[in-house]
Amino acid sequence: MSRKYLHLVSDSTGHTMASRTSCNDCSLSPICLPLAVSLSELDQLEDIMRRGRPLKRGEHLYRASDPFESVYAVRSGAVKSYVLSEEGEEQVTGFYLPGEIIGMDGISTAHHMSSAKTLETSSVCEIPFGRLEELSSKIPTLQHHFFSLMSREIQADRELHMLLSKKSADDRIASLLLSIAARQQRRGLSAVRLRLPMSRYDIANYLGLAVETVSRIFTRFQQQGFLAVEGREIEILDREGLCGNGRLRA
Amino acid sequence: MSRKYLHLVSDSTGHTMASRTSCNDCSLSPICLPLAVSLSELDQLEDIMRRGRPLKRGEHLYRASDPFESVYAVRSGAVKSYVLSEEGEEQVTGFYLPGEIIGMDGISTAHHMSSAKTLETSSVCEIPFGRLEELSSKIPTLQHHFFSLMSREIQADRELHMLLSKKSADDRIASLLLSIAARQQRRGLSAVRLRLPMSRYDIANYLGLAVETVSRIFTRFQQQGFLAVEGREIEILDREGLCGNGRLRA
DNA sequence: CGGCTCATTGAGTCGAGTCAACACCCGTGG
DNA sequence: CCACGGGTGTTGACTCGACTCAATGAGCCG
Repeated sequence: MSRKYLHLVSDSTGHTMASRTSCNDCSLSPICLPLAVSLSELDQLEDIMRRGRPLKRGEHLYRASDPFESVYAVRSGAVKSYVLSEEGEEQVTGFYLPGEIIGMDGISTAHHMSSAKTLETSSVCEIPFGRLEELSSKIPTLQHHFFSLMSREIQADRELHMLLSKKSADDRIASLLLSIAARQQRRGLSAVRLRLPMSRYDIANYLGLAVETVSRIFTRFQQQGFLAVEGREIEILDREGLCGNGRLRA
Repeated sequence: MSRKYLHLVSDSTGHTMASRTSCNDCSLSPICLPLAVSLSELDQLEDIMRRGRPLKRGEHLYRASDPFESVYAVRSGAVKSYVLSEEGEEQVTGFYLPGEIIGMDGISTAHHMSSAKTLETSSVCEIPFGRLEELSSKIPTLQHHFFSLMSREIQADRELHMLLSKKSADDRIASLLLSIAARQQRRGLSAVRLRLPMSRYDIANYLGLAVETVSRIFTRFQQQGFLAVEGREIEILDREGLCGNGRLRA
Protein backbone atom coordinates (compact mmCIF):
# COMPACT_ATOMS: atom_id res chain seq x y z
CA MET A 1 0.00 0.00 0.00
CA SER A 2 3.02 2.27 -0.13
CA ARG A 3 2.18 4.69 -2.89
CA LYS A 4 4.67 7.19 -4.14
CA TYR A 5 4.60 10.35 -6.11
CA LEU A 6 7.06 12.42 -8.01
CA HIS A 7 6.28 15.93 -7.02
CA LEU A 8 8.22 18.67 -8.68
CA VAL A 9 9.17 22.06 -7.40
CA SER A 10 11.37 24.82 -8.71
CA ASP A 11 14.45 26.16 -7.02
CA SER A 12 15.08 29.84 -6.52
CA THR A 13 16.50 30.19 -10.02
CA GLY A 14 13.20 29.18 -11.57
CA HIS A 15 14.58 25.91 -12.84
CA THR A 16 12.57 22.88 -12.03
CA MET A 17 13.89 19.91 -10.18
CA ALA A 18 12.31 16.74 -9.01
CA SER A 19 11.51 16.02 -5.41
CA ARG A 20 10.16 12.62 -4.55
CA THR A 21 7.17 12.46 -2.32
CA SER A 22 5.46 9.32 -1.22
CA CYS A 23 1.90 8.89 -2.34
CA ASN A 24 1.29 7.87 1.23
CA ASP A 25 2.12 11.40 2.24
CA CYS A 26 -0.14 12.80 -0.45
CA SER A 27 -3.62 13.37 0.87
CA LEU A 28 -4.91 13.04 -2.67
CA SER A 29 -3.83 9.48 -3.30
CA PRO A 30 -7.23 7.90 -2.62
CA ILE A 31 -8.76 10.16 -5.27
CA CYS A 32 -5.96 10.39 -7.76
CA LEU A 33 -4.59 6.88 -7.99
CA PRO A 34 -6.48 4.53 -5.71
CA LEU A 35 -4.46 1.53 -6.75
CA ALA A 36 -3.68 -1.64 -4.95
CA VAL A 37 -0.47 -2.63 -6.64
CA SER A 38 2.73 -4.16 -5.45
CA LEU A 39 5.72 -2.15 -4.34
CA SER A 40 7.76 -2.89 -7.43
CA GLU A 41 4.87 -1.79 -9.60
CA LEU A 42 4.65 1.41 -7.62
CA ASP A 43 8.26 2.12 -8.27
CA GLN A 44 7.61 1.72 -11.97
CA LEU A 45 4.67 4.09 -11.81
CA GLU A 46 6.62 6.58 -9.82
CA ASP A 47 9.49 6.43 -12.29
CA ILE A 48 7.36 7.71 -15.11
CA MET A 49 6.19 10.84 -13.31
CA ARG A 50 8.00 13.84 -14.73
CA ARG A 51 9.01 17.46 -14.72
CA GLY A 52 6.22 18.99 -12.74
CA ARG A 53 6.64 22.55 -11.56
CA PRO A 54 4.67 25.02 -9.51
CA LEU A 55 2.80 27.23 -11.88
CA LYS A 56 1.74 30.79 -11.26
CA ARG A 57 -1.77 31.97 -11.98
CA GLY A 58 -2.46 32.06 -15.71
CA GLU A 59 0.34 29.71 -16.79
CA HIS A 60 -0.46 26.98 -19.27
CA LEU A 61 -0.10 23.25 -18.73
CA TYR A 62 -0.57 22.84 -22.47
CA ARG A 63 -2.22 24.62 -25.36
CA ALA A 64 -4.59 23.43 -28.06
CA SER A 65 -2.68 21.76 -30.92
CA ASP A 66 0.37 21.10 -28.75
CA PRO A 67 1.52 17.54 -29.35
CA PHE A 68 -0.17 15.28 -26.85
CA GLU A 69 2.39 13.71 -24.57
CA SER A 70 1.10 13.66 -21.06
CA VAL A 71 -1.84 13.90 -18.77
CA TYR A 72 -1.61 15.91 -15.57
CA ALA A 73 -2.73 15.36 -12.00
CA VAL A 74 -3.60 18.53 -10.17
CA ARG A 75 -1.84 18.50 -6.82
CA SER A 76 -2.78 21.89 -5.47
CA GLY A 77 -4.51 24.98 -6.80
CA ALA A 78 -7.00 24.80 -9.66
CA VAL A 79 -6.91 24.52 -13.43
CA LYS A 80 -9.39 25.34 -16.16
CA SER A 81 -9.52 23.83 -19.62
CA TYR A 82 -10.88 25.78 -22.53
CA VAL A 83 -11.03 25.97 -26.30
CA LEU A 84 -10.96 28.99 -28.57
CA SER A 85 -13.39 29.25 -31.44
CA GLU A 86 -12.29 30.53 -34.83
CA GLU A 87 -13.26 34.04 -33.82
CA GLY A 88 -11.07 33.73 -30.77
CA GLU A 89 -13.80 33.62 -28.17
CA GLU A 90 -13.14 31.34 -25.27
CA GLN A 91 -15.24 28.41 -24.13
CA VAL A 92 -14.38 27.04 -20.71
CA THR A 93 -14.80 23.27 -20.83
CA GLY A 94 -13.93 22.26 -17.31
CA PHE A 95 -12.52 23.07 -13.90
CA TYR A 96 -10.02 20.71 -12.28
CA LEU A 97 -9.39 20.59 -8.55
CA PRO A 98 -6.66 18.80 -6.58
CA GLY A 99 -6.67 15.05 -7.14
CA GLU A 100 -8.22 15.31 -10.58
CA ILE A 101 -6.64 14.39 -13.89
CA ILE A 102 -6.63 16.75 -16.86
CA GLY A 103 -5.58 16.35 -20.48
CA MET A 104 -7.19 13.10 -21.53
CA ASP A 105 -8.65 14.64 -24.64
CA GLY A 106 -6.10 14.54 -27.39
CA ILE A 107 -5.30 10.86 -27.13
CA SER A 108 -7.09 10.17 -30.38
CA THR A 109 -5.50 12.99 -32.37
CA ALA A 110 -2.05 12.95 -30.76
CA HIS A 111 -2.58 16.66 -30.20
CA HIS A 112 -4.35 18.43 -27.41
CA MET A 113 -7.73 19.68 -28.48
CA SER A 114 -8.02 22.22 -25.70
CA SER A 115 -5.78 24.40 -23.59
CA ALA A 116 -5.31 24.23 -19.85
CA LYS A 117 -4.26 27.10 -17.63
CA THR A 118 -4.04 27.59 -13.90
CA LEU A 119 -6.61 29.71 -12.09
CA GLU A 120 -4.27 30.29 -9.20
CA THR A 121 -0.80 29.17 -8.13
CA SER A 122 -0.88 25.42 -8.60
CA SER A 123 1.34 22.41 -8.66
CA VAL A 124 0.77 19.45 -10.94
CA CYS A 125 2.26 16.03 -11.57
CA GLU A 126 2.94 15.27 -15.22
CA ILE A 127 2.38 11.71 -16.36
CA PRO A 128 3.79 10.87 -19.81
CA PHE A 129 0.99 9.03 -21.53
CA GLY A 130 3.01 6.70 -23.70
CA ARG A 131 4.78 5.24 -20.73
CA LEU A 132 1.52 5.11 -18.84
CA GLU A 133 0.10 2.97 -21.63
CA GLU A 134 3.06 0.62 -21.49
CA LEU A 135 2.70 0.29 -17.77
CA SER A 136 -1.06 -0.19 -18.06
CA SER A 137 -0.47 -3.25 -20.21
CA LYS A 138 1.51 -4.77 -17.38
CA ILE A 139 -0.73 -3.73 -14.52
CA PRO A 140 -4.38 -4.60 -15.20
CA THR A 141 -5.68 -2.54 -12.29
CA LEU A 142 -3.90 0.50 -13.66
CA GLN A 143 -5.41 -0.04 -17.09
CA HIS A 144 -8.83 -0.40 -15.57
CA HIS A 145 -8.28 2.69 -13.46
CA PHE A 146 -7.65 4.83 -16.50
CA PHE A 147 -10.53 3.40 -18.48
CA SER A 148 -12.54 4.18 -15.40
CA LEU A 149 -11.26 7.74 -15.12
CA MET A 150 -12.15 8.45 -18.72
CA SER A 151 -15.52 6.87 -18.26
CA ARG A 152 -16.16 9.15 -15.32
CA GLU A 153 -15.17 12.11 -17.45
CA ILE A 154 -17.73 11.08 -20.04
CA GLN A 155 -20.38 10.71 -17.37
CA ALA A 156 -19.63 14.15 -15.99
CA ASP A 157 -19.98 15.61 -19.47
CA ARG A 158 -23.36 13.94 -19.80
CA GLU A 159 -24.50 15.49 -16.54
CA LEU A 160 -23.38 18.84 -17.83
CA HIS A 161 -25.18 18.23 -21.09
CA MET A 162 -28.40 17.71 -19.16
CA LEU A 163 -27.76 20.78 -17.07
CA LEU A 164 -27.19 22.98 -20.10
CA SER A 165 -30.04 21.73 -22.19
CA LYS A 166 -32.77 21.39 -19.61
CA LYS A 167 -32.08 23.50 -16.59
CA SER A 168 -32.56 27.15 -15.68
CA ALA A 169 -29.76 29.54 -14.85
CA ASP A 170 -30.54 29.09 -11.14
CA ASP A 171 -30.14 25.35 -11.40
CA ARG A 172 -26.87 25.63 -13.25
CA ILE A 173 -25.31 27.82 -10.59
CA ALA A 174 -26.66 25.67 -7.77
CA SER A 175 -25.40 22.55 -9.48
CA LEU A 176 -21.89 23.93 -9.96
CA LEU A 177 -21.66 24.97 -6.32
CA LEU A 178 -22.85 21.57 -5.13
CA SER A 179 -20.39 19.85 -7.45
CA ILE A 180 -17.47 21.85 -6.13
CA ALA A 181 -18.60 21.28 -2.56
CA ALA A 182 -18.82 17.54 -3.15
CA ARG A 183 -15.37 17.42 -4.70
CA GLN A 184 -13.97 19.34 -1.76
CA GLN A 185 -15.60 16.94 0.62
CA ARG A 186 -13.92 14.00 -1.14
CA ARG A 187 -10.61 15.49 -0.16
CA GLY A 188 -11.76 15.88 3.42
CA LEU A 189 -12.57 19.58 3.28
CA SER A 190 -15.75 21.37 4.24
CA ALA A 191 -18.86 20.64 2.22
CA VAL A 192 -20.45 23.98 3.08
CA ARG A 193 -17.68 26.56 2.97
CA LEU A 194 -15.82 27.06 -0.26
CA ARG A 195 -13.56 29.46 -2.03
CA LEU A 196 -14.21 29.60 -5.75
CA PRO A 197 -10.91 29.59 -7.62
CA MET A 198 -12.49 30.96 -10.77
CA SER A 199 -13.91 34.35 -11.71
CA ARG A 200 -17.56 35.10 -12.39
CA TYR A 201 -16.60 35.32 -16.03
CA ASP A 202 -15.31 31.78 -16.06
CA ILE A 203 -18.39 30.53 -14.25
CA ALA A 204 -20.67 32.31 -16.70
CA ASN A 205 -18.71 31.05 -19.67
CA TYR A 206 -18.66 27.48 -18.42
CA LEU A 207 -22.38 27.43 -17.68
CA GLY A 208 -23.41 29.24 -20.84
CA LEU A 209 -24.70 32.33 -19.04
CA ALA A 210 -23.93 36.05 -19.03
CA VAL A 211 -21.74 37.38 -16.25
CA GLU A 212 -24.54 39.67 -15.16
CA THR A 213 -26.86 36.72 -14.75
CA VAL A 214 -24.38 34.89 -12.56
CA SER A 215 -23.93 37.95 -10.42
CA ARG A 216 -27.66 38.52 -10.06
CA ILE A 217 -28.26 34.90 -9.08
CA PHE A 218 -25.57 34.97 -6.40
CA THR A 219 -27.21 38.04 -4.91
CA ARG A 220 -30.66 36.50 -5.07
CA PHE A 221 -29.49 33.22 -3.52
CA GLN A 222 -28.11 35.29 -0.70
CA GLN A 223 -31.37 37.22 -0.29
CA GLN A 224 -33.23 33.92 -0.24
CA GLY A 225 -30.95 32.71 2.50
CA PHE A 226 -29.49 29.84 0.47
CA LEU A 227 -25.97 31.21 0.47
CA ALA A 228 -23.64 33.59 2.22
CA VAL A 229 -21.59 35.21 -0.50
CA GLU A 230 -18.55 37.36 -0.05
CA GLY A 231 -16.74 37.68 -3.32
CA ARG A 232 -15.36 34.26 -4.06
CA GLU A 233 -15.98 32.99 -0.56
CA ILE A 234 -19.22 31.03 -0.46
CA GLU A 235 -21.03 29.36 2.37
CA ILE A 236 -23.91 27.05 1.66
CA LEU A 237 -26.58 27.82 4.26
CA ASP A 238 -29.57 25.98 2.87
CA ARG A 239 -28.72 22.97 0.76
CA GLU A 240 -32.38 21.99 0.44
CA GLY A 241 -33.35 25.41 -0.82
CA LEU A 242 -30.53 25.33 -3.32
CA CYS A 243 -31.64 21.95 -4.67
CA GLY A 244 -35.38 22.24 -4.28
CA ASN A 245 -35.21 25.42 -6.22
CA GLY A 246 -34.97 23.45 -9.39
CA ARG A 247 -35.31 19.78 -8.65
CA LEU A 248 -31.66 18.91 -8.31
CA ARG A 249 -30.52 15.73 -6.61
CA ALA A 250 -28.68 15.65 -3.30
CA MET B 1 -4.95 -7.36 -42.26
CA SER B 2 -7.67 -9.96 -42.13
CA ARG B 3 -10.20 -8.56 -39.68
CA LYS B 4 -13.12 -10.58 -38.49
CA TYR B 5 -16.39 -9.90 -36.78
CA LEU B 6 -18.97 -11.90 -35.01
CA HIS B 7 -22.23 -10.64 -36.33
CA LEU B 8 -25.37 -12.07 -34.91
CA VAL B 9 -28.73 -12.57 -36.52
CA SER B 10 -31.92 -14.20 -35.44
CA ASP B 11 -33.62 -17.11 -37.12
CA SER B 12 -37.30 -17.13 -37.97
CA THR B 13 -38.22 -18.28 -34.47
CA GLY B 14 -36.79 -15.13 -32.97
CA HIS B 15 -33.96 -16.97 -31.29
CA THR B 16 -30.56 -15.54 -31.81
CA MET B 17 -27.67 -17.40 -33.25
CA ALA B 18 -24.17 -16.40 -34.13
CA SER B 19 -22.99 -15.96 -37.68
CA ARG B 20 -19.38 -15.18 -38.24
CA THR B 21 -18.58 -12.42 -40.62
CA SER B 22 -15.12 -11.28 -41.50
CA CYS B 23 -14.28 -7.72 -40.60
CA ASN B 24 -12.92 -7.55 -44.11
CA ASP B 25 -16.44 -7.97 -45.36
CA CYS B 26 -17.71 -5.36 -42.95
CA SER B 27 -17.71 -1.94 -44.53
CA LEU B 28 -17.45 -0.46 -41.07
CA SER B 29 -14.13 -1.97 -40.09
CA PRO B 30 -12.06 1.13 -40.89
CA ILE B 31 -14.26 3.15 -38.54
CA CYS B 32 -15.07 0.61 -35.89
CA LEU B 33 -11.81 -1.20 -35.27
CA PRO B 34 -9.05 0.15 -37.47
CA LEU B 35 -6.46 -2.18 -36.05
CA ALA B 36 -3.30 -3.52 -37.48
CA VAL B 37 -2.95 -6.73 -35.53
CA SER B 38 -1.82 -10.19 -36.39
CA LEU B 39 -4.16 -12.94 -37.50
CA SER B 40 -3.94 -14.84 -34.24
CA GLU B 41 -4.76 -11.69 -32.35
CA LEU B 42 -7.74 -11.14 -34.57
CA ASP B 43 -9.02 -14.56 -33.77
CA GLN B 44 -8.79 -13.71 -30.10
CA LEU B 45 -10.66 -10.49 -30.62
CA GLU B 46 -13.27 -12.18 -32.68
CA ASP B 47 -13.73 -14.85 -30.05
CA ILE B 48 -14.87 -12.37 -27.47
CA MET B 49 -17.66 -10.90 -29.58
CA ARG B 50 -20.98 -12.16 -28.29
CA ARG B 51 -24.71 -12.62 -28.50
CA GLY B 52 -25.61 -9.79 -30.80
CA ARG B 53 -29.13 -9.77 -32.19
CA PRO B 54 -31.15 -7.65 -34.55
CA LEU B 55 -33.23 -5.30 -32.49
CA LYS B 56 -36.53 -3.80 -33.46
CA ARG B 57 -37.24 -0.12 -33.10
CA GLY B 58 -37.47 0.85 -29.44
CA GLU B 59 -35.66 -2.16 -27.98
CA HIS B 60 -33.01 -1.57 -25.35
CA LEU B 61 -29.34 -2.51 -25.56
CA TYR B 62 -29.12 -1.79 -21.85
CA ARG B 63 -30.83 0.30 -19.23
CA ALA B 64 -29.51 2.68 -16.61
CA SER B 65 -28.35 0.77 -13.51
CA ASP B 66 -28.00 -2.51 -15.40
CA PRO B 67 -24.69 -4.09 -14.45
CA PHE B 68 -22.04 -2.95 -16.88
CA GLU B 69 -20.73 -5.89 -18.83
CA SER B 70 -20.24 -4.88 -22.43
CA VAL B 71 -19.87 -2.14 -24.93
CA TYR B 72 -21.67 -2.32 -28.26
CA ALA B 73 -20.71 -1.56 -31.83
CA VAL B 74 -23.60 -0.39 -33.97
CA ARG B 75 -23.60 -2.38 -37.19
CA SER B 76 -26.73 -1.08 -38.84
CA GLY B 77 -29.59 1.17 -37.87
CA ALA B 78 -29.25 3.82 -35.19
CA VAL B 79 -29.24 3.98 -31.41
CA LYS B 80 -29.87 6.77 -28.92
CA SER B 81 -28.59 6.96 -25.37
CA TYR B 82 -30.52 8.80 -22.70
CA VAL B 83 -30.94 9.27 -19.00
CA LEU B 84 -34.08 9.79 -16.98
CA SER B 85 -34.18 12.45 -14.29
CA GLU B 86 -35.86 11.80 -10.95
CA GLU B 87 -39.12 13.19 -12.30
CA GLY B 88 -38.93 10.74 -15.17
CA GLU B 89 -38.21 13.22 -17.91
CA GLU B 90 -35.85 12.04 -20.59
CA GLN B 91 -32.57 13.61 -21.63
CA VAL B 92 -31.12 12.30 -24.86
CA THR B 93 -27.34 12.19 -24.48
CA GLY B 94 -26.24 10.91 -27.87
CA PHE B 95 -27.02 9.36 -31.21
CA TYR B 96 -24.94 6.44 -32.47
CA LEU B 97 -24.67 5.49 -36.13
CA PRO B 98 -23.16 2.39 -37.76
CA GLY B 99 -19.49 1.92 -36.92
CA GLU B 100 -19.77 3.76 -33.61
CA ILE B 101 -19.30 2.32 -30.13
CA ILE B 102 -21.83 2.87 -27.36
CA GLY B 103 -21.86 2.02 -23.68
CA MET B 104 -18.49 3.25 -22.47
CA ASP B 105 -20.00 5.15 -19.60
CA GLY B 106 -20.49 2.84 -16.67
CA ILE B 107 -16.94 1.51 -16.60
CA SER B 108 -16.23 3.44 -13.44
CA THR B 109 -19.38 2.42 -11.58
CA ALA B 110 -19.74 -1.13 -12.91
CA HIS B 111 -23.27 -0.10 -13.80
CA HIS B 112 -24.57 1.68 -16.85
CA MET B 113 -25.38 5.29 -16.10
CA SER B 114 -27.64 5.70 -19.09
CA SER B 115 -29.99 3.66 -21.22
CA ALA B 116 -29.62 2.86 -24.89
CA LYS B 117 -32.47 2.07 -27.25
CA THR B 118 -32.72 1.64 -30.98
CA LEU B 119 -34.30 4.35 -33.11
CA GLU B 120 -35.02 1.88 -35.89
CA THR B 121 -34.35 -1.78 -36.62
CA SER B 122 -30.67 -2.21 -35.88
CA SER B 123 -28.03 -4.83 -35.42
CA VAL B 124 -25.20 -4.51 -32.97
CA CYS B 125 -22.07 -6.42 -31.97
CA GLU B 126 -21.71 -6.91 -28.24
CA ILE B 127 -18.17 -6.78 -26.85
CA PRO B 128 -17.79 -8.02 -23.26
CA PHE B 129 -15.68 -5.39 -21.60
CA GLY B 130 -13.84 -7.56 -19.11
CA ARG B 131 -12.47 -9.74 -21.84
CA LEU B 132 -11.72 -6.69 -23.92
CA GLU B 133 -9.60 -5.36 -21.08
CA GLU B 134 -7.72 -8.64 -20.83
CA LEU B 135 -7.07 -8.63 -24.53
CA SER B 136 -6.06 -4.96 -24.46
CA SER B 137 -3.28 -5.80 -22.04
CA LYS B 138 -1.89 -8.22 -24.58
CA ILE B 139 -2.39 -6.06 -27.66
CA PRO B 140 -1.05 -2.53 -27.15
CA THR B 141 -2.67 -1.18 -30.29
CA LEU B 142 -6.04 -2.39 -29.06
CA GLN B 143 -5.53 -0.72 -25.71
CA HIS B 144 -4.54 2.48 -27.42
CA HIS B 145 -7.52 2.22 -29.73
CA PHE B 146 -9.95 2.13 -26.83
CA PHE B 147 -8.24 4.94 -24.96
CA SER B 148 -8.49 6.80 -28.21
CA LEU B 149 -12.18 6.02 -28.68
CA MET B 150 -12.99 7.27 -25.23
CA SER B 151 -10.90 10.34 -25.79
CA ARG B 152 -12.85 11.06 -28.95
CA GLU B 153 -16.07 10.68 -26.99
CA ILE B 154 -14.86 13.27 -24.50
CA GLN B 155 -13.92 15.61 -27.33
CA ALA B 156 -17.33 15.26 -28.91
CA ASP B 157 -18.95 16.08 -25.60
CA ARG B 158 -16.83 19.21 -25.36
CA GLU B 159 -17.97 20.30 -28.80
CA LEU B 160 -21.53 19.77 -27.71
CA HIS B 161 -20.88 21.72 -24.54
CA MET B 162 -19.77 24.67 -26.62
CA LEU B 163 -22.75 24.32 -28.91
CA LEU B 164 -25.19 24.30 -26.02
CA SER B 165 -23.66 27.10 -24.04
CA LYS B 166 -22.79 29.54 -26.77
CA LYS B 167 -24.76 28.94 -29.91
CA SER B 168 -28.23 29.85 -31.13
CA ALA B 169 -30.96 27.38 -31.94
CA ASP B 170 -30.16 27.79 -35.64
CA ASP B 171 -26.53 26.89 -35.09
CA ARG B 172 -27.41 23.85 -33.04
CA ILE B 173 -29.63 22.40 -35.73
CA ALA B 174 -27.13 23.21 -38.47
CA SER B 175 -24.35 21.65 -36.45
CA LEU B 176 -26.25 18.45 -35.82
CA LEU B 177 -27.07 18.06 -39.51
CA LEU B 178 -23.47 18.65 -40.52
CA SER B 179 -22.27 16.18 -37.92
CA ILE B 180 -24.59 13.47 -39.18
CA ALA B 181 -23.62 14.22 -42.77
CA ALA B 182 -19.93 13.96 -41.90
CA ARG B 183 -20.42 10.68 -40.11
CA GLN B 184 -22.34 9.31 -43.10
CA GLN B 185 -19.56 10.39 -45.39
CA ARG B 186 -17.02 8.47 -43.29
CA ARG B 187 -18.91 5.33 -44.16
CA GLY B 188 -18.89 6.23 -47.82
CA LEU B 189 -22.42 7.58 -48.02
CA SER B 190 -23.66 10.89 -49.33
CA ALA B 191 -22.63 14.01 -47.48
CA VAL B 192 -25.64 15.98 -48.69
CA ARG B 193 -28.58 13.63 -48.62
CA LEU B 194 -29.56 12.11 -45.32
CA ARG B 195 -32.37 10.37 -43.57
CA LEU B 196 -32.67 11.31 -39.93
CA PRO B 197 -33.25 8.20 -37.84
CA MET B 198 -34.58 10.21 -34.90
CA SER B 199 -37.79 12.16 -34.33
CA ARG B 200 -38.06 15.91 -33.98
CA TYR B 201 -38.67 15.28 -30.30
CA ASP B 202 -35.35 13.51 -29.92
CA ILE B 203 -33.55 16.25 -31.82
CA ALA B 204 -35.14 18.94 -29.68
CA ASN B 205 -34.38 17.05 -26.50
CA TYR B 206 -30.77 16.40 -27.47
CA LEU B 207 -30.14 20.02 -28.44
CA GLY B 208 -32.00 21.52 -25.52
CA LEU B 209 -34.73 23.08 -27.64
CA ALA B 210 -38.50 22.86 -27.86
CA VAL B 211 -39.95 20.66 -30.60
CA GLU B 212 -41.74 23.65 -32.06
CA THR B 213 -38.47 25.50 -32.38
CA VAL B 214 -36.88 22.61 -34.25
CA SER B 215 -39.80 22.44 -36.60
CA ARG B 216 -39.79 26.18 -37.25
CA ILE B 217 -36.08 26.19 -37.99
CA PHE B 218 -36.36 23.33 -40.47
CA THR B 219 -39.06 25.27 -42.27
CA ARG B 220 -37.06 28.46 -42.28
CA PHE B 221 -33.87 26.75 -43.48
CA GLN B 222 -35.95 25.42 -46.35
CA GLN B 223 -37.34 28.90 -47.13
CA GLN B 224 -33.80 30.27 -47.06
CA GLY B 225 -32.76 27.61 -49.55
CA PHE B 226 -30.29 25.95 -47.20
CA LEU B 227 -32.15 22.65 -47.04
CA ALA B 228 -34.72 20.56 -48.80
CA VAL B 229 -36.80 18.97 -46.07
CA GLU B 230 -39.34 16.22 -46.48
CA GLY B 231 -40.13 14.74 -43.11
CA ARG B 232 -36.98 12.97 -42.02
CA GLU B 233 -35.41 13.12 -45.46
CA ILE B 234 -33.00 16.04 -45.62
CA GLU B 235 -30.91 17.38 -48.44
CA ILE B 236 -28.24 19.96 -47.76
CA LEU B 237 -28.45 22.48 -50.60
CA ASP B 238 -26.30 25.29 -49.29
CA ARG B 239 -23.58 24.18 -46.90
CA GLU B 240 -22.12 27.69 -46.75
CA GLY B 241 -25.45 29.20 -45.83
CA LEU B 242 -25.94 26.62 -43.13
CA CYS B 243 -22.52 27.33 -41.61
CA GLY B 244 -22.22 31.04 -42.27
CA ASN B 245 -25.51 31.47 -40.54
CA GLY B 246 -23.79 31.23 -37.22
CA ARG B 247 -20.07 30.99 -37.72
CA LEU B 248 -19.75 27.22 -37.74
CA ARG B 249 -16.68 25.51 -39.10
CA ALA B 250 -16.75 23.51 -42.36
C1' DC C 1 -63.23 4.44 -39.55
C1' DG C 2 -61.20 6.06 -34.97
C1' DG C 3 -57.11 6.51 -32.31
C1' DC C 4 -52.49 7.06 -32.19
C1' DT C 5 -47.87 9.52 -32.67
C1' DC C 6 -45.37 12.86 -35.18
C1' DA C 7 -44.99 17.34 -37.29
C1' DT C 8 -46.24 22.06 -38.38
C1' DT C 9 -47.97 26.76 -37.54
C1' DG C 10 -49.74 30.81 -34.86
C1' DA C 11 -50.17 33.89 -30.74
C1' DG C 12 -48.60 35.50 -26.49
C1' DT C 13 -45.18 35.36 -22.53
C1' DC C 14 -40.98 35.29 -19.99
C1' DG C 15 -36.12 34.19 -18.90
C1' DA C 16 -31.89 35.55 -19.85
C1' DG C 17 -28.97 38.47 -22.90
C1' DT C 18 -27.33 43.20 -24.07
C1' DC C 19 -26.09 47.78 -23.09
C1' DA C 20 -24.70 51.01 -19.84
C1' DA C 21 -23.30 52.89 -15.47
C1' DC C 22 -20.99 52.40 -11.31
C1' DA C 23 -18.51 50.38 -7.09
C1' DC C 24 -14.59 47.91 -5.43
C1' DC C 25 -9.97 46.24 -4.88
C1' DC C 26 -5.23 46.37 -5.80
C1' DG C 27 -0.79 47.59 -7.57
C1' DT C 28 1.80 51.36 -9.79
C1' DG C 29 3.81 55.59 -9.96
C1' DG C 30 3.90 60.57 -9.45
C1' DC D 1 0.13 60.41 0.38
C1' DC D 2 -3.31 60.28 -3.27
C1' DA D 3 -4.42 59.84 -8.19
C1' DC D 4 -4.82 56.72 -11.78
C1' DG D 5 -5.94 52.67 -14.34
C1' DG D 6 -7.27 47.92 -15.08
C1' DG D 7 -9.48 43.85 -13.72
C1' DT D 8 -13.46 42.23 -11.33
C1' DG D 9 -18.10 42.37 -9.63
C1' DT D 10 -22.81 44.43 -9.08
C1' DT D 11 -27.12 46.65 -10.46
C1' DG D 12 -30.76 48.73 -13.53
C1' DA D 13 -33.44 49.32 -17.89
C1' DC D 14 -34.64 47.49 -22.14
C1' DT D 15 -34.86 43.87 -25.80
C1' DC D 16 -35.42 39.60 -28.03
C1' DG D 17 -35.02 34.60 -28.81
C1' DA D 18 -36.96 30.62 -27.56
C1' DC D 19 -40.63 28.52 -24.65
C1' DT D 20 -45.55 27.58 -23.68
C1' DC D 21 -50.11 26.91 -24.94
C1' DA D 22 -53.27 25.75 -28.40
C1' DA D 23 -55.03 24.19 -32.75
C1' DT D 24 -54.58 21.68 -36.99
C1' DG D 25 -52.66 18.45 -40.42
C1' DA D 26 -50.40 14.14 -42.11
C1' DG D 27 -49.26 9.38 -41.79
C1' DC D 28 -49.90 4.79 -39.73
C1' DC D 29 -52.10 0.74 -37.73
C1' DG D 30 -55.70 -2.07 -35.70
